[in-house]
Amino acid sequence: MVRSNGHEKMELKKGPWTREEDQKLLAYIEEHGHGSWRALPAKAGLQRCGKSCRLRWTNYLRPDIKRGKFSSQEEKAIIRLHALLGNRWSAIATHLPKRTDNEIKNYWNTRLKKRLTRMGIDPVTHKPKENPGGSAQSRHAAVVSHMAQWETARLEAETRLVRESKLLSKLQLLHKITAPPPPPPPPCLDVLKVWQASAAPNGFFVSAGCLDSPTSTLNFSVNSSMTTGGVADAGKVEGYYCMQERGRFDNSVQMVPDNSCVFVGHDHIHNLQVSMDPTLLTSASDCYNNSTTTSYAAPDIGGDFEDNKNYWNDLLNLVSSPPLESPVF
DNA sequence: AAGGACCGCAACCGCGATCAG
DNA sequence: TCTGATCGCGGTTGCGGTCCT
Repeated sequence: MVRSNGHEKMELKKGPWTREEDQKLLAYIEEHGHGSWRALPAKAGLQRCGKSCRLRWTNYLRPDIKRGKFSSQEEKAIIRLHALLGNRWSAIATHLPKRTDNEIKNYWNTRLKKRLTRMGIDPVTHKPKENPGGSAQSRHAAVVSHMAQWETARLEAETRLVRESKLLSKLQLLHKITAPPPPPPPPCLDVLKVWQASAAPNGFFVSAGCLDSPTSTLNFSVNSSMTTGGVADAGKVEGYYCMQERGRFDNSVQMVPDNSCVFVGHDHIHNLQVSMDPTLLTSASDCYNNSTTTSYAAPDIGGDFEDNKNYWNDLLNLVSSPPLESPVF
């Protein structure tokens, strides 16, 4: 393994990229792909380190990047996703097509964070600063936390699947196996869509507009059929139905308490393991047992949920309003 | 008009995770 | 299994432009 010596480092250019450098990088990647970033600069005739080239490509030169002003839809999405995911910019970026994590991070740090602060909302916790705690807030925090758990699990699962599929491809190449067609991608629970569903006036799922995630593929077709019926079918993803129906957990679900105290069910349709944070369930009186399964009634968070909805509507209205039209600015 | 403060954005840095020999 | 290389992510910095005094 060869390390760069000090002399090589001194010759590497830093700072803003010139048009000529951009053209060299673009031309090389269009013809050869980026391959190894470390090897790319020499091959492309650039006096840059591979890391700098990668950054320039991913944050600026990539053809599928949308530049310019963020729409109010995008702003709302960023705020909601930040409430769910925190500073996980790459995860947030997967829900905003054609926007880079760096761009979203800059936009948050330079604008949205300041706006929330001026509105008296803590940009870290997304709660009003004047009135911390309280039942509505704590329940809201529990729901947000739970949804963040889902999103984390989903992202991890996606990463795992990508890794496994890569591994499988390699094995197939090695052994020259003719593989059966890959199974369809597992349904993913798009937390943004669920969140938007939770804010719908009737408590049911609504369209998320143009904010389809490139990586989250669940499944409006599935969800839209649920909404028309209004009552979720037994054996599906009760945790999400719970949120879709304003906390009305109509169906019993088999839940197996495991060591982490998260109850687990199974989505038979999508072959998904479903976990449920027990803190979102109501008291033991809402639960009943039979000989083989443990079933839980729906936690009724209706009133608090209204508070949450109003909070978010107010917040988002303020955020999307032009500064001059809003008394808070 | 000048210069200091502020803002927005591109780019860099450091670290952890993963890969590969 | 170990270790260095590579990659990706989040935090931070630096610079150019704009605003304010």
